[in-house]
Amino acid sequence: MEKIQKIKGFADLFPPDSGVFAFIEATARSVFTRYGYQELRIPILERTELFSRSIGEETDVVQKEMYTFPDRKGRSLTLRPEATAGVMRALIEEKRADDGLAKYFAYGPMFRYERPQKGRMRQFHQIDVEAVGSGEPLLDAEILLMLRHYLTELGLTQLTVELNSLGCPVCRPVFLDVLREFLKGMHKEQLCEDCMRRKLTNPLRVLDCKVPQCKEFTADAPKITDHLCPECAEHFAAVRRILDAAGLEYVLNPRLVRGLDYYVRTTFEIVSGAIGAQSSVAGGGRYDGLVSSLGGPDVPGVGFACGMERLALLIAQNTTPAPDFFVAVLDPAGLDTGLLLAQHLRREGFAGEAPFAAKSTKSQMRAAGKSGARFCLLLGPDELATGSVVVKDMTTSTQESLPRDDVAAFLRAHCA
RNA sequence: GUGACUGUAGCUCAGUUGGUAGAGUCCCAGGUUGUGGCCCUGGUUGCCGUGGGUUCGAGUCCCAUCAGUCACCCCA
Repeated sequence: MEKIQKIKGFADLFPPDSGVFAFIEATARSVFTRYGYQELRIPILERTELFSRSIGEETDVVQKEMYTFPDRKGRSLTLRPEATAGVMRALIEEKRADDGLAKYFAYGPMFRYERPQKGRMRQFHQIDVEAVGSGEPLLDAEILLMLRHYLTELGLTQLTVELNSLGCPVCRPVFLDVLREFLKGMHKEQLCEDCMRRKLTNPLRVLDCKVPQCKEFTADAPKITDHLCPECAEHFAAVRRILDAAGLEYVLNPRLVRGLDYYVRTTFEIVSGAIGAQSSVAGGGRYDGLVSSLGGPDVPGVGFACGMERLALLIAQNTTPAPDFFVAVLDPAGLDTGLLLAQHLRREGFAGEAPFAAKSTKSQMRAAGKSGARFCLLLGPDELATGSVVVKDMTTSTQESLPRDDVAAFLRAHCA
């Protein structure tokens, strides 16, 4: 029969990688709940319009990266390419968007039809954090501090925080005019094909272009942070003041532009130099107009997303914990007894295995050694006859014979 | 969507100027050992990604195709 293989850009996750993901999730829950965030679980499939309206019609994500298809009744559905839109939809739909300060985190798979490479899959996983209901710079600062706290708890310290402010509906259009004016005279010899289009549709993105030539010709382009309105300037200054006081180091990057249109004011990105070209492990910012643009109340919000695959690239492979025992059955007639002994010990809280086939003594002892188990429990003919078991300490090579009923107590006394 | 590189045992890879496949590891059995991680002996495992072509003969050359990797792009 012909083998069926997985879809390009989708992955099977075996140990120890699956353990790394479990660690990433467990740490997120542990840290975020300390800041008052609660878990929210939302659908993977949404109506396409949710994403085109929130992320932005002109973005690459919407234009060429979404898994969009009609359902059986012809409605256009899309596998979520990011989590924020769905969370906002849920908050609005369940009338929790203006319910004081709503703080939630969510994690799970996202889907983007891109060419796979290191740190970029078509199905990838994000941890998403959203706080809706406050426009105060204190919230921007707290969420960034929490993100740093989380990454530190994951053991990741060699990361750079990039920070910028994108202004608001008052000052950004003014800046965009200034920027358009600056870009107006640029020709095809100066900007790449994409940027020639962007300078009309989405001029901010020109600043973020990676093409060397574009960088060169936009080197002295106006900076948004020089054109913020007084309110935005004060907001940004306040955020920075708190971060400085908290000892959070960051670099200002006036060219940092998020790929999603809904961001305003504070935006940030966490970058690693150790995971290849897809260097951003987390990114986010403030999105004060988003909720109302999706038909909800006019409430401000801040959020970020972490790429779990990218975090996993940075986390040392955690070894699965060694089992407590390993049963070696030296007489084929003892296989049943071995299984029952293992089962008894598992109920008592210990981890370990018993064999399903009577292999040679040598290979069983070898397997016991390789499993890393602290104790090897030997069942030979004598032990089967007397209801006992030989307990061998694999670290000291000492052993003693015990009644099988006493093994649990013995392990409890010797295992930490 | 564009480009470069790769595709040989379960895993990591070698395979020289084209002559119908090899090592290590893993697994199994045995030896040594105080019933285990070291060491020694023996053994199993391959549509050489797939489909064409050149040739007396192709893992080795050519074309196509599929898959993977990295980069562009984009983003977490």
